[in-house]
Amino acid sequence: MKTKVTIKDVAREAGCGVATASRVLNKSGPASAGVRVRVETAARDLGFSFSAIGRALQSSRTMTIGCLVPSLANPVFAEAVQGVQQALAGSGYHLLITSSNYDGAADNDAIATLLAREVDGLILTMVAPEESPALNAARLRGTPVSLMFHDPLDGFLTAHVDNFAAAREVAQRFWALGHRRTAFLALRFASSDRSRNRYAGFHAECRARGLPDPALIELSEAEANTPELLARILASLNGPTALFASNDFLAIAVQKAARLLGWQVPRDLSIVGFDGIEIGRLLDIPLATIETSPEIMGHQAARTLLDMLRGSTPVQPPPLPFSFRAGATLAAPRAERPDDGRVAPRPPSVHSLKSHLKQG
Amino acid sequence: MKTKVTIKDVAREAGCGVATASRVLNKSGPASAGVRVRVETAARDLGFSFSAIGRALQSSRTMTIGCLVPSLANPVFAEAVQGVQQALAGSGYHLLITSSNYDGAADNDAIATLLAREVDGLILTMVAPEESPALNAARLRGTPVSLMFHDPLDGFLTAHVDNFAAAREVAQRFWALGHRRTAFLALRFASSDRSRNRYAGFHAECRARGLPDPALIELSEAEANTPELLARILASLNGPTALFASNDFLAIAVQKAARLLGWQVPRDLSIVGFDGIEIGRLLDIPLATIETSPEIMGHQAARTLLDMLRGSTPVQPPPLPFSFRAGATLAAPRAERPDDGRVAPRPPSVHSLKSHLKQG
DNA sequence: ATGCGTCATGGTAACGTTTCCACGCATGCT
DNA sequence: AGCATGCGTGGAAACGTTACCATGACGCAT
Repeated sequence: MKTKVTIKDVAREAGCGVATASRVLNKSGPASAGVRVRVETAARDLGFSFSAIGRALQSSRTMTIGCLVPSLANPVFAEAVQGVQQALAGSGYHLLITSSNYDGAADNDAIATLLAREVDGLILTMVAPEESPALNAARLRGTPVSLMFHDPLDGFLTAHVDNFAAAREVAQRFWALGHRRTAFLALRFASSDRSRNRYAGFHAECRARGLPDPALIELSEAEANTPELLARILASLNGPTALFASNDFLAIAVQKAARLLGWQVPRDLSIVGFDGIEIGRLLDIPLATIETSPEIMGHQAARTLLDMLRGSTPVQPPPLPFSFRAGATLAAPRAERPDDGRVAPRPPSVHSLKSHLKQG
Repeated sequence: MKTKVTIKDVAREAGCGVATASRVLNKSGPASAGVRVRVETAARDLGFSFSAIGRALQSSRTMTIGCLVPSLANPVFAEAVQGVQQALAGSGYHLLITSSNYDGAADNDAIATLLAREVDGLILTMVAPEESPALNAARLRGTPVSLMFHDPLDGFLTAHVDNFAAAREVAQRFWALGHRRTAFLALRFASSDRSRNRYAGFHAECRARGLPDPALIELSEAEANTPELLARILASLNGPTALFASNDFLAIAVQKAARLLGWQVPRDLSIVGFDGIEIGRLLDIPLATIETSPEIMGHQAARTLLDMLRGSTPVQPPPLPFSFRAGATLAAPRAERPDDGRVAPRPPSVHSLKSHLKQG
């Protein structure tokens, strides 16, 4: 079958007009029994299948949904996309996926490209949703948009968890256990409204409880993936007893770094993560974390979009639930001491750190 | 901008024919300076952008590549897709992604759908590449196909690591350390040629070294995610001293299970994984594993496909390198004992196991 | 028997783009 | 001056599909 077979070929083979063939194959109109079987056998014999392009051109619907996430290498987004796929399965819509690599300019371009492809809808997680011309173009064009992970924003619907409230809960739990000096650890703080909202909630609750402001640590990826660098940063802090990591990977990395410093988790440092990735459960010291379900988030975003595509005008759904997952990385601090009288554990010299690494 | 603006609108606004407008906007033919600026300003003013559909219909090229993976929730595949995206960036091609959820029928359907969308090429990781009618349809149609993860197969090019050889290396290392009783742990053994090839290599090397055949354990997902179930299975084995897990997640899960049984890793059981996921490095007991790069694999598959699309006929590239990553989960067995004289550790009763879980 | 409604059917326009071809005009050559 | 050449330009076909409309045939009621 060198050349592609069109509905015209089927019609010729069946000895009828293309309109009739189209009606038969789409079951969209009347047809006598005779011609029906002729068309159907012809289609089968020739191996005919519809051209989505021809269809799209005529109906101006592509049955394609554009999806933009910062990165698929981050399992949180990969799972969300998986949830989207699942919600879309059987709906006839397919997914055109792009990632921005956390680059604000790239995600604007990506949306423009998706619009040029005439996607019927968009599911987006962006770096800077507030200031994207292409996003506005989508609105003007009337293309339905559904957001994921973002907190609610002007005219858009979003599937999200309440990052602020979740972070407050962490601070509250730190406080209840007696922690006073805390830290917040983030990756790409600048390019993630999620991280910023988590910090805001954490900070607000610390204030509300009368705790000193948490130390804010922002890492590059290189630092996050190099435990000895991270250890050095950790050692330079003002001796926090509890650390809230903006995601579980960071929480795991910081544990490794603490171990390099000879600190025991949770005795010398309590750690709580965010996201609730599966592997956290399986660790030697199961990770305390805020458990969310990216998959359900993707699912909800997709269902909202499908509603719009069906013509209804859904309302902003409430935030998805999160839950605090207890874990062995969180405990009361070793002892209560006044802030200024505390003897900080002596940060190991670079030399001793290195020798520690060598044997590890 | 309620209605979409076409090249016809631009032409009318610029006072020229559509052919001229097309030539100007594509820089594909001659045009006088005057008309050129008129067309360009008109396009800008009207906010014109090409319709990918109209283009596709006329040129019979969609500039879209179809990609099928078993699941995006598995970071190995997510990273591979990331690699594909990276290789495609700037090429003008976009990615239409589908996942099969490890269902052989679903992946056949998925390919059929991608072909109906007239993708220009396919990048595939399938459950059963040997027996997919749709894959054959792609071949007949002349759509270029590039595989990922699969070992070389009849007429197709694939980006892969030599699973067989990698698994042999693991067996060899077990043997060199003095392990005699081994086990192989797999998820979805039936639906993954990768797992099967790894087992085959592991088995072959065991034979070659005169070791008894490894115990083969195949898990459901539920079992893999429930450490106590996994622990029970582990306890029922004939006391292996070394276990090769078909991927790193399993390797981490089995560690948890071993811990539930009171076994120490690596003293009572050595564990080696496969894939080399980043988190393995950060664990309390860093995971020994076969390190591969799914991202590079995706990158290579995409580059091979781009070569085909450019008209050249690339040859099968050699397998991508893997490397053994040393880790603290692998050591010599506690003591050498004749196979039959060994006192197996008593599997804990269900009751004691439960109580152990309660406090964890 | 005639008219009318119903049903099966096929022709054709339209969707947005590119490419082929033909036309007109200016220029340069013999 | 006549002719070839080249360039700028626009008309129209083609890609595959569906929707609209017209046509023809048939059955039924008057």
